[in-house]
Amino acid sequence: MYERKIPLTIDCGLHLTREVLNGKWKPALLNALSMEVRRPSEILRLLPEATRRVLNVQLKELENHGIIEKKIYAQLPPKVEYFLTEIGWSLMPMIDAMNQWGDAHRTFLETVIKQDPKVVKTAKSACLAYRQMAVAK
Amino acid sequence: MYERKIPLTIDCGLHLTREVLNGKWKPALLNALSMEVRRPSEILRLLPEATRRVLNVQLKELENHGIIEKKIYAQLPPKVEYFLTEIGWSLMPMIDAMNQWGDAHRTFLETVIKQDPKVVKTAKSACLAYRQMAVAK
DNA sequence: TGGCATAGGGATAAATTTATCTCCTATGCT
DNA sequence: AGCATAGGAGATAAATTTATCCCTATGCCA
Repeated sequence: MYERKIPLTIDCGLHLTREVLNGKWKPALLNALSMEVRRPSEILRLLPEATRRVLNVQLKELENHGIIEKKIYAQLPPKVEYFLTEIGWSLMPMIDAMNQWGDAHRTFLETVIKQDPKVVKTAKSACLAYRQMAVAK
Repeated sequence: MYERKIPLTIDCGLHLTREVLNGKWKPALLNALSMEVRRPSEILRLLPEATRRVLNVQLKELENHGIIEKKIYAQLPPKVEYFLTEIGWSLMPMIDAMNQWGDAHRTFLETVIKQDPKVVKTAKSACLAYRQMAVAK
């Protein structure tokens, strides 16, 4: 396994939180779990741009950080479900806020992000599924 | 300049927000600016673990994303100040929430983070300055 | 004049994170 | 057999982010 060479900065709450949420798919994963999309295969369908591998890795990290719990059912075919822990749930207000903030400023943000010379192209399509689910409720 | 090879995922608000806040020092920078620590040299003193270079780079990105504004005073020695824009200010509730969440769960988080085999050592010391300033108000 | 403070930025190396590819378990269906 | 579903994980490559180093400029002070 890869071992960090630079000490992790965990001096202030900001850095602690950053460490927990740091991962391309982590906010999306938490969002999915909060909406009861909890089986790996379902999550993958929800986030088609992510590979199974990355999701596994990031789920594992969230689990190690005590944010989610994994339940393995002794069945065949195998069945696994992930659940937010109490601490995991306490993160949701932030996740929701991020979602809302991003949506509220979408037009502006898409414009400035696309002006960035490093960003040659952007991708859309994922997350839409759960957006629709959320709307449906 | 480095040019992205993988399209940026900007489909949902979560990813847009993630893109804006993505950077080791960005939350801390926004926090500093919100507390009126706005000159590069002051910010550097506040975040001694960051190098001048990284702060410049991340400040530039925040500026490009419309989150902060840079004011250059035509003086010698040079004087520069950064300010949160209106949109930048609208991010502060999230930054504050991250700060509070991390602090509220500090004991737990430090424990699980240190159990992570990739994390050999952690660093403390920075951010303390502005924590004290915040308390002072 | 050497050293410090102010501020900025290019080039490059190193660290870290993501992506890709391969292989594994087991059951059931055609 | 061959493919699908369900879930997992090692090895390695590629992409991206951070860290390091070095150089620019002006003015002040000992």
